[in-house]
Amino acid sequence: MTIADVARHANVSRQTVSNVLNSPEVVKEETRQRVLAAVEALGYRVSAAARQMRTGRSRLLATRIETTQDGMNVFDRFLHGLTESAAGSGYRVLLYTATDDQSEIAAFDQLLGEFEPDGFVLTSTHHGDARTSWLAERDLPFVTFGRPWGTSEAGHPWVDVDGAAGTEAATRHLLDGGHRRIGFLGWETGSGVGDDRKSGWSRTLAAGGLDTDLAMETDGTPAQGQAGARELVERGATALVCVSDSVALGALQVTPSVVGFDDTPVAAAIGLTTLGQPLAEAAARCVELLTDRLSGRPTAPHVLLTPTLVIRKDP
Amino acid sequence: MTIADVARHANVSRQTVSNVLNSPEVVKEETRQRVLAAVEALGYRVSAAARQMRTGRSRLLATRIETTQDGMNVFDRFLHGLTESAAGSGYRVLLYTATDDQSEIAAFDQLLGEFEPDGFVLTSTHHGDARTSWLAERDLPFVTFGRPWGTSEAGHPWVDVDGAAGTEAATRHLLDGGHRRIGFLGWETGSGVGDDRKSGWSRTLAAGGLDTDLAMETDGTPAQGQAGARELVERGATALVCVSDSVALGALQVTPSVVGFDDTPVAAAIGLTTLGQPLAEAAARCVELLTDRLSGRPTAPHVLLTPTLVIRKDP
DNA sequence: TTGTATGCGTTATCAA
DNA sequence: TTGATAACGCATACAA
Repeated sequence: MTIADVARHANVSRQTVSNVLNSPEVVKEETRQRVLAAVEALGYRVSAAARQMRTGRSRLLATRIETTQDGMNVFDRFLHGLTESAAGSGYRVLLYTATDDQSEIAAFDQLLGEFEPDGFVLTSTHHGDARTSWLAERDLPFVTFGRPWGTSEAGHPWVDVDGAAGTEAATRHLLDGGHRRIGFLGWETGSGVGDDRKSGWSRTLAAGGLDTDLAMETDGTPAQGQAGARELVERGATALVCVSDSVALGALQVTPSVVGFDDTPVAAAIGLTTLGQPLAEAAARCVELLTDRLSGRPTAPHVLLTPTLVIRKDP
Repeated sequence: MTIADVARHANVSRQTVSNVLNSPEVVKEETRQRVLAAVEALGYRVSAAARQMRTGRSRLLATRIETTQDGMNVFDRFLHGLTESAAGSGYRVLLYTATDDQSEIAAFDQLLGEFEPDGFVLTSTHHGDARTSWLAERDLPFVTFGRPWGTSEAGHPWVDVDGAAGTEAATRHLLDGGHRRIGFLGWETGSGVGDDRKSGWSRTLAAGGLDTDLAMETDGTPAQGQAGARELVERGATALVCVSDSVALGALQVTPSVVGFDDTPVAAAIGLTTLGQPLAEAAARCVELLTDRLSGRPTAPHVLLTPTLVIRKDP
C-alpha cells in the first residue's frame, strides 16, 4: 500500500495524495474527498521510514526505562501516561536503558545516529546533570520531568511536581490532627528533590511558630526510616513527615502518625497516608511542551503541578 | 554523516563501506580496517530509516505498556529486561497502549502500517486470546510472555513461568514448617494463570495424602483475600498459599503463615514470603525466540522458567 | 574485491 | 489546483 496505489485508485497524482494528507487546505474539496475515500478503501498508512527519509522527522520520542531499585517507584505510571499522550499527538515512545549520565549520553548519541528520535523525555534530574547540558549544547529538543536542580535558570522546558507544597499539606494535616512536635525524615542534603520536600515541612512549622529541629537524614531505605523515626520519637516527635513511602514504611514500625510521599502501591497496600503525584498529567504536559517545541509553537517555560494528599487514616 | 562520507574518507566506494558493515567476510582485511577507522573517526551510524526503506526491516519490537491496576504488577521489571535484551540484539522497544484485545489489534494494524515493527511481544495471555490468532493468521512474528491458555498446541513461540512449580515449592515449604492443613486462595476458575497456580498446590497436598478441600476463589483484591483467609482458617487451615501478593496481603491480616506470588515491592516491604519470577531472563528469552525467528534461525517452540521461593520469615 | 546503477515511499520544489 | 521531478541514505544485483 503506497501513496502511488492511492493515487491510481483516486485518479490523481501522488503529489495530490500527499497534499491531501499534509496540506489539506491546498486541494479542492471534491478531490480531497475522493482521495480520502481511496485512502480508507485501501487501508493506506503513511510509511514512517519514508516520511522520515524525506522530512528528517521520526515522530519518535525516546525515554529511559528506569531500573526499579527498591521497586517503590513511580516511573511505570508516568511511562504509561507518556505513551498515551504521545500517541494522541502522533508520536511513539522508544525505550532505552542506561545506568548513569554518561551511559545515557552514549545512548543519546547512538539513538540520534540511528533512529533519530525527534525529542527526549528525561526523568530523575539531579544536581550537575550532565545529560541536560549535553542536549542543550547540541540544541536538541527535550523536556525533563523534574526541574533543573542547582541551575539558576532553566534553559529548557520542564515539568515537575511541587514537593514543598506536598509536604506542606502533609504537615498541615498533622497539625490539624493536633500534633505539635512533627518530625521530618529526609534524604541526604544535596538531593534537590529531598531538599525541596523538606522545605515544605520546615516552612509550615516555622509559619506556625514551631520548632524545626526534629529532622533526620536517611539513605531512603525502610531500615533507616525506622531508625530515624525511633530517634525522632525519643526526642519528642509525635508525628512524622517522610520524604518517600519507602522511608515512611520504616517509620510506621515506630509510630502510626506518618505521611509518606509518592503514593506507591505499597502505601495503598498498607493504608499509609501519602502524597500522590499527578503522573498522567505530568506525562501529558511533558508531551505538550515537547511537541510544541517540535512544531515551532511557543512553549511554556515550565509546568509545576501540585501533589494530592491521599488520606488513608486519621492523623 | 552518510555512507558516502565514510567512503570518501576511506577512499573506497559506498558499496565497499556497505559490505564492510553488512558482509565483512567479503572484503579484504586491510580495506576493512581502513573503512572501520573512517566509520570510527566520523562517528558514522547507519540510518535506521534508510536501512528500513531498503530492507523492509525496522529493528523495532513493539510491546504494550500495561496499565497498572492495583500497581502490584510485575510488568515494569519485564519491560526493563526486554529493552536491555533487545538492545543487545540490535533492536529497540516501541511502546503502545491498549485497553483490550480489540484495541490492541487496532494498534497492531496501525503500527504495522506506519512504523512496521519487526515483531511483537505480547503479555497477559488469556483464554480465547484474539491477539494471537490475528497475528498468526497474518504470519507476523511474535512471542508471548505467558503460554497460550486453552489452546491444545501453540502455533507460536512463548515464554512462561511455571506457576504450578511455584505453588508446589510454596506448599512444600509450608509442609516442611509442620503445617498439615494448608489452604489455597485463588482467582476465579477459568483464569489460566490462576488454575495453573492452584494445581501445584493441590497436586503437592495430594501427593502427601492430604486433603485439598481448603480452597477459595477471590477477585484478587486484598479485601477478598482477607475474607477468604478468615473462612479457610475457620475451617481449620493453619497456612495459606496465595495466587498473588495482593491476595496474600489480605490473608496476612488473618494468619502469618502465608506465601504470596510475584515478589512485588509490596512483598519485600512487608516481609512476605513469595514466589519471584525470573523476569529479566523471561524477557531475554522472549527476545531470543523472536530474533531467532526474525533471522530465520530455528526457534525453540517455547521456554518454561521456574519461579524462586523468596523466604522472608519462618513458615 | 570493488564500483555502478537502481529503487525503496515520501515530500519539497517548481512548473503547468 | 494539480502534476512532474528530484532527493533523502541505504543495500542489492550486476558488471568490471
